[in-house]
Parts: sequence; structure tokens; C-alpha cells
Amino acid sequence: MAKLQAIRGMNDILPDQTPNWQYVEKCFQGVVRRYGYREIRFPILEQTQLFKRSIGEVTDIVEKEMYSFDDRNGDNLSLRPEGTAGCVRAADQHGLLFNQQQRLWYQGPMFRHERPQKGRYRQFQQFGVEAFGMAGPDIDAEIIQLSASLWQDLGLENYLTLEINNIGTAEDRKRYAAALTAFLVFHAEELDDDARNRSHSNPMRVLDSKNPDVQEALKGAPALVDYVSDESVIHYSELKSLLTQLGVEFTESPRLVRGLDYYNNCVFEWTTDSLGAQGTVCGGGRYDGLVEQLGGKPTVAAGFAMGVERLVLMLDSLGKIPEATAQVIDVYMVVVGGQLAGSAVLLAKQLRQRFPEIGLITHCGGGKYSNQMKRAFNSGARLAIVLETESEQPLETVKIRHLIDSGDSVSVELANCGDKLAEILSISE
RNA sequence: GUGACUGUAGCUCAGCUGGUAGAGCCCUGGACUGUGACUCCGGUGGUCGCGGGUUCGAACCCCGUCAGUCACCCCA
Repeated sequence: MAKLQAIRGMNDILPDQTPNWQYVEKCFQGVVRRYGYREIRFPILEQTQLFKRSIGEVTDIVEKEMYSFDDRNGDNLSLRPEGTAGCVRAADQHGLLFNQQQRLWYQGPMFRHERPQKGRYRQFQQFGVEAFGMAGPDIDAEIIQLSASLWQDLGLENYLTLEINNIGTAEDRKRYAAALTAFLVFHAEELDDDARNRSHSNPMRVLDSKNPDVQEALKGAPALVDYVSDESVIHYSELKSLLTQLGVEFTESPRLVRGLDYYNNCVFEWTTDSLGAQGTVCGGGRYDGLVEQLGGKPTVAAGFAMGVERLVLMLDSLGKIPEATAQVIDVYMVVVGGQLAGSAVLLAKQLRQRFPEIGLITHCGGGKYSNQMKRAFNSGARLAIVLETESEQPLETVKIRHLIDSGDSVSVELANCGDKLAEILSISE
């Protein structure tokens, strides 16, 4: 029988890697705490309808990337491809959005059936922030500033650049899309197949084309700016002013279009060139119409999501993860001779009770002294406690040996082992 | 979904133009050493991703499939 293996594009994160993840998660949590955001947790599985109605029926995510299936009741469910839809659903369902403001954050796995490559996986981790009930550009500035704080804490501030754009309201874009489609149809012969196909279904995506010929043909195309309402323009320029006051550098990218339909007005992306083709580390913007679109009362909102794999990848390749994050134990107990197993587990139990903060491994499975010592060294422990007696003799003394600073060892009465340990590790009880 | 490259012991890899597999590390037994090290000797471990085909014979050729990597696409 063939060996079972993980589903394509779904990664196992092994013990050598998990400290890196914990480090990043700790940084997230520190930042959101400072900004007063509270955690919300919602299911990984939702009605497929939720994503269709929020992300948009004709987006790639919904059209060809969702893990959807009928459950035993015949309901069509999907693994969440992003977090905002579920967050809005949960918050609205429980009345969190009624006449109030909310600052929320979440973290968890998302699922998209794409072809895997560096920084892009079928199950991936997102960390996101959503703010509800605040209409002004100040909240937009706040969440951007929040993300910038995180880069600072992670030491990535010099490796990420912020791009922003104003994509107007849904109405603005509708009028613009019509004009753009007309332009594209007129210039159809200069476009490639892909661009022609999108001219009607999703004309704004054509602007993103990397085909130089298409970009050439786009010269003279109508600009979104000219279709954006005055209100949006004012909001946007206020945001820019706030960012400038905050010292957050940005570049304006008129071509920046988000792939999810619910965004409006200000959108932004943090990108890097150190990740290959998957340069976007964080993306977000306003989505003022989404709550209402999903059946709630009209509620303005803004948020962003970031890809944790991409961040971990980036930190790893840039050497930005502090060494101290790796988990090490403090004490390794070497047990020579099977008759000492009882004494060993008992001593270990007592020490763990007395020193809850230290990590202690008891050697299990026997084996000769030299091999046990080898494991003790390889464990990274500072100290080894050696239990050894002449055969049949009761255990009276143990040896405590330094493994890192020196090779010194001291012999202590079994009963005084804890005191000696406290002294050596400078633990105040 | 499309394309290119890759897939040999737990890990890193070698294996010339086809003749049924090797090294280092790791692990382990022993020698030495007042006891993890070093050195020396020995050992475990692979139906060469999987399935077909060509051939007297394939890890090496062909087809399919799965997976990985990178790019397109898409996005976090």
C-alpha cells in the first residue's frame, strides 16, 4: 500500500519550525493588544453562499478555488477562503455590529485550491483585523499604522513597501467598468486572449496584466480616478494626509485592484521583492457595503489580512528570527540502570512541582551512560542530573553536571537535589 | 488550470553512453578514553515516488500518475 501523505499544498509545520510561528504570533498579539483589538474566532466551514455573496460570484476565488461540498444534510458548505466574510457573519449574527464600533482580530487557516508554489499554499494561515462602525479615514490610517507597527516589531520595516489606491464606491466602479469595457472592446485586437475574456466579466483585472503588449494597448484607457465620486476623493486625500503625519511612507498605485469584490474607496497592499512571485504580504481596505450586503444593517468597515507563511518565510530568509525563540529544556535527567526508573520519575515529579518554570526531560528507555549523556548535550539543556548506583544499592546521591558553561559536576544528597538546583539556576522561589 | 525542472537510505547527495545500488551525516554495537568529544573496528536501514511499457536485462529509455520547486495565473 502506498504511503499516506499530506494533501497537496498543505504543509506540516514541524517542531523545528513551530518556534518561528510562535514568535510571529506573539508579535501579532502584542500589536493588536496595544491598539485595543479583541480576538474573535469563527468556524472554518460556512455556507458556500456566504462567500459567493461577499467575495463575488465572478472572482477567481469563488469560481475555481473554493473547497466546496455537500454535507450529509445536502447543504453546500465551503472551507473559508478568507476571513472577512466569516467575521462579518459572526459579528452581525451576534449583534456586535448594531449601533456600535468594534475592533476585532482573528487568526487561522484559510483554504484555496490553487497551484502551490513558494508562499502560496492550499491551506494557509491568515492573520487579520476588522474594524466596524467607523466611517472616517482615521480608522483606515489606524489599521495601516497597526500593520506598520507589526513590521517594526518584526524588523521588516525596511523590506516592505505600502501601496494605496482609491477604487471608489461600488457605483463608481460600475460606471467605470462600463467605460473600460467599451474601451477594451474597441481595442480588442491589441489584447491577448486573457484580456479579451475579461473585458466583460472583470474588466478592471485587465489593468493588472503583465503582458507588455496589453499594457501598451491600455495607454489612453479611461482612468478610475475620473469616475470616483468627490466624497471618495476627499476621504482618500485625508487618509494620505494622515499617513504623512504618521510618517508612514506610501506610493500610490492607480492600478492596484483588490481581488475581492467587497472593497471600496481606500485599498492598500504591503509588498516585498524578497519572496519571489508572491510579493503581497498584507492586503486590505474599506468594505463599507459588505455588512448590509450580507443582510445586516448598513455598517461601514475596514480591515486587512496578512499571510503568515509569507511572513515566516521572509523572516527566515532575512535572518530576522531571534535565536532565543527556539524551545530548549533546562535539565536532562540521566538514569543509568533499570532499577532506578522509580526514583527517577519521582525525583522528576518533585522537581517539576517545585520549579514550574523549568523544562526537565527524564531519560526513558535505558541505555548506557555515554549515550544518555550524548542526548543530554544534544537536548541543549544547561544541566544534567545523573542518577547512578552500584547494583542493588539504594540511590543516595545524585550528580549535577554543567553541560554548557563548564564540564564541572557536583555530588549532592538526593534530598538536597532541589536546593542545589535552585542555587545553580538562580531560581528564587 | 498552463508550462519548465526535479523525485535514489531518517538527512545531504553519488551512481559514466541501460547489466538488478553506494558515500557522508544520523542512529546503533564494540575498542580506547576517569565516563557526550576525538580516533579505530563493526552493524541497522532503500522492492531507486507510484503504475504500466520497451528490453535477455532499467534507478538510468518511453507513457501515465502522484508529489516537490519555480514561473504564468491568482492572491495573503
